[in-house]
Amino acid sequence: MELNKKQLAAQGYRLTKPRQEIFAVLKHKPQSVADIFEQLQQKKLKIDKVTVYRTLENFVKLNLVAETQFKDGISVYELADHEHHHHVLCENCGRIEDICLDENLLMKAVKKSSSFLIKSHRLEFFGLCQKCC
Amino acid sequence: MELNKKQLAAQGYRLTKPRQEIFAVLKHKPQSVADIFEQLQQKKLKIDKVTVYRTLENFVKLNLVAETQFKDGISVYELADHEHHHHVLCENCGRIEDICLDENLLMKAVKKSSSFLIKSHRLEFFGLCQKCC
DNA sequence: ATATTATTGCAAATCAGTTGCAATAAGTCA
DNA sequence: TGACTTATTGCAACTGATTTGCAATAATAT
Repeated sequence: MELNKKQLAAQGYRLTKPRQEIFAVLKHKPQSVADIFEQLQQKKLKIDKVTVYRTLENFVKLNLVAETQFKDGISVYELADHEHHHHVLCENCGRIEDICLDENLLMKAVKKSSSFLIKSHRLEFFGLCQKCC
Repeated sequence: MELNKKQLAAQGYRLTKPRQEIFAVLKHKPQSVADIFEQLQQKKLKIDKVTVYRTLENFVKLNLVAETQFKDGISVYELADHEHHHHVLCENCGRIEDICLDENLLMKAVKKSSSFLIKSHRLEFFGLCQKCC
């Protein structure tokens, strides 16, 4: 997936250097703001952390990026080019694995037993990756 | 469930006024630190917010209280007198409903499709409660 | 090229949560 | 009970993540 001018312009956004760079960094893997910022610095790019926050906020609004919160309350961002899926987080090294599940049965069960109108859910797994086992 | 001296003493903890009050507040419903602190103030109790944090940390260690993180990264605490269960959070008013699910199938599926050693998981639902529908 | 306005970077503010430390109070034992 | 030991509390100051205000900058439209 590429970040292109039309796509942004359609919603009144502009295609800028920081946006392109942040998008590029996200291509590698899901990352936190701190991770992204660090990568930008390693690339010798002088992009402010505030810009990273604002850019991610916009990307999420545009459905270009998905935000996930893990245990410690820190958000991890990833390109929204996959289907709906979940994550397994390594409690030791922080590695993240994507995981796809059929949740139909689960969702049916929930809708049956809850009095709420369910609109979304979050499901994350925690454990140890192969290297850290 | 009551907070009692023996239970605490067994682990080297003491039964104090703040602990009793915080425990009492938690009896009503699951709440965040801010909620709990506000309730204590309404009761005209001069208990510091730091004490709330520390007390909850201890209660969690003692398995008296369970901590859950919702979307915004703010923890909600509730008495751990239930079995393992999940929550449905009203996106409008913040009301929380408990929900029990059979996750065996789900867990089996995950263990099969992931290379990680799964140790725990988090599953929360979001939607609208009856009043807010 | 110029005008318009979204975007950026900086500094300062905010907000949740943590830490150090001296004062206080709970439990213990004579 | 009263003195002793040590957990606990409250305050103040600190941290780390995120947000906000604003002037300078840069992307698009004319």
